Amino acid sequence: MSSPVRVRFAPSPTGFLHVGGARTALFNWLHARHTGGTFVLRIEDTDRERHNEEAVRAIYDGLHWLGLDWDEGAEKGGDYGPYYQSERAPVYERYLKILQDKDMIYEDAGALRFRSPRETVTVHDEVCGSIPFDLSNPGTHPDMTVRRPDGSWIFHFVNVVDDIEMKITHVIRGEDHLSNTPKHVELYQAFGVEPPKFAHLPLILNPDGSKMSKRDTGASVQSYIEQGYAPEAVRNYLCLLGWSPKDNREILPIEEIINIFELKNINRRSAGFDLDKCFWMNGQYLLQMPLERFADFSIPFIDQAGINYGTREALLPALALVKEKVKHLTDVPAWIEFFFNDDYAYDQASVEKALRADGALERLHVIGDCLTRLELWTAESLESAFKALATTLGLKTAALVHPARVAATGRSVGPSLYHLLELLGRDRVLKRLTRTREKFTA
RNA sequence: GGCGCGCUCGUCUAGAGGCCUAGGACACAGCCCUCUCAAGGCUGGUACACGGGUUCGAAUCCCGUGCGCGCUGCCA
Repeated sequence: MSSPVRVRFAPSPTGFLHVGGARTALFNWLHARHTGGTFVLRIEDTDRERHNEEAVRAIYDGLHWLGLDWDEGAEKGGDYGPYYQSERAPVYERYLKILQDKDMIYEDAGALRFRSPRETVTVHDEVCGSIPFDLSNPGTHPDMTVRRPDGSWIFHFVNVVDDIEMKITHVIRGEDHLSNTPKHVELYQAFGVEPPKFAHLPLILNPDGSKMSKRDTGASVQSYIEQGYAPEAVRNYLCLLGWSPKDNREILPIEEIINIFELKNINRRSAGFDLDKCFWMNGQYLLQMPLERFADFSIPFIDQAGINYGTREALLPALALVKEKVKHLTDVPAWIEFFFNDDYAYDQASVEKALRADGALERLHVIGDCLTRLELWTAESLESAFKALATTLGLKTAALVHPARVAATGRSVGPSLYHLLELLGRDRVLKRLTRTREKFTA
């Protein structure tokens, strides 16, 4: 019988949430949810950086957006707080005392160092296997500093102390910590505590193989929020970076991933971040998303673009027509604008192509006559009308559809013409045909 | 430099000795569908880093080389 799983995400507040950090948080969360364990959020705001509310906020916001809820920790509370390292000085003092009493700490130029036992330490990693590290040579493995002369604490020390105090059972973190882990194990042993299980995650790289840093495109979770990604799409994509269900499935509901997620199935090789694929996945999610949810996501972007659509009820039909076109939520306003603005702009290239062609404007006139007499104003009847008219005139349907589309929307691309005309309504369509003809006849 | 980890199509990956003339997905190209753009369907391309072993047989095991990354800090 092993004790209940307790995992943690322990970011330091740098002002934004990095996708690498988000992936680390995600894998911790998945392991917690898969095992029914507890996911803890601890803020590692040590050293001179004072507790910065804004920087911490960026972490909360990113995690909330991705749906990675934590059970315990910063902003939430719990039995093992405080969850900000800046508030845990007494704990660190207490643990320092333990080592001092064992004569394992000495002073060096004002700083405090941990005296390494100088043994071979084997790290047992759920992902990488068992790796022995020979720490016997002080030249290559100097005694680690645990506290600076100014009294501030070093990461390795506080990290281990907190994990002990918070009863963390699995340390799941980036592979950049693998080489630090034997040092951490020495500390656990010095405290007489059984080390937790470790799982080191492969790093996330740029497409060119370089390390992903702040400035790189797509590095910040915030950028996905701003560009109109669906959180579940980004989360799904992140799951596939270093983990796979191994059965060729890629788009999986998160419940299913929680179900089959195993630390053992995590890869060891670092993964290049493929923005194209993330983009594609977002389109897939938007395509399959229920209309109401799509509307919830879209409305902020529509509002931001200043489109006056009236009521949500009026907006929904337009969104329904356009949903399958959208790859980024930021594109929604451009797709639907013509529905709500009679003074829509004409795309120059589209005008040249569809309206400047021989006879195009005359055809607009004929179409107008035809639509005036149309009995039923539905997509189906519109379609038959266009096709019948084309046959009568000895034209391809496209020769009527293209000018009509540009006249009614100002653009040459968009959703199904017949459905769009239906939604616009006869009066507005006829006015638009006339307006367009007059505008370009001069 | 030392130590550690890794190396399958451009990218993410499947593959745990024979099922692999290496499968899927993204991207790319072509075709089909079609009122446009997408979506969808079909088709295509020069992927097991290299060299030695072990074995009847290796992408899969072992050793070396190379390359990449990480750690080596009074950064986290």
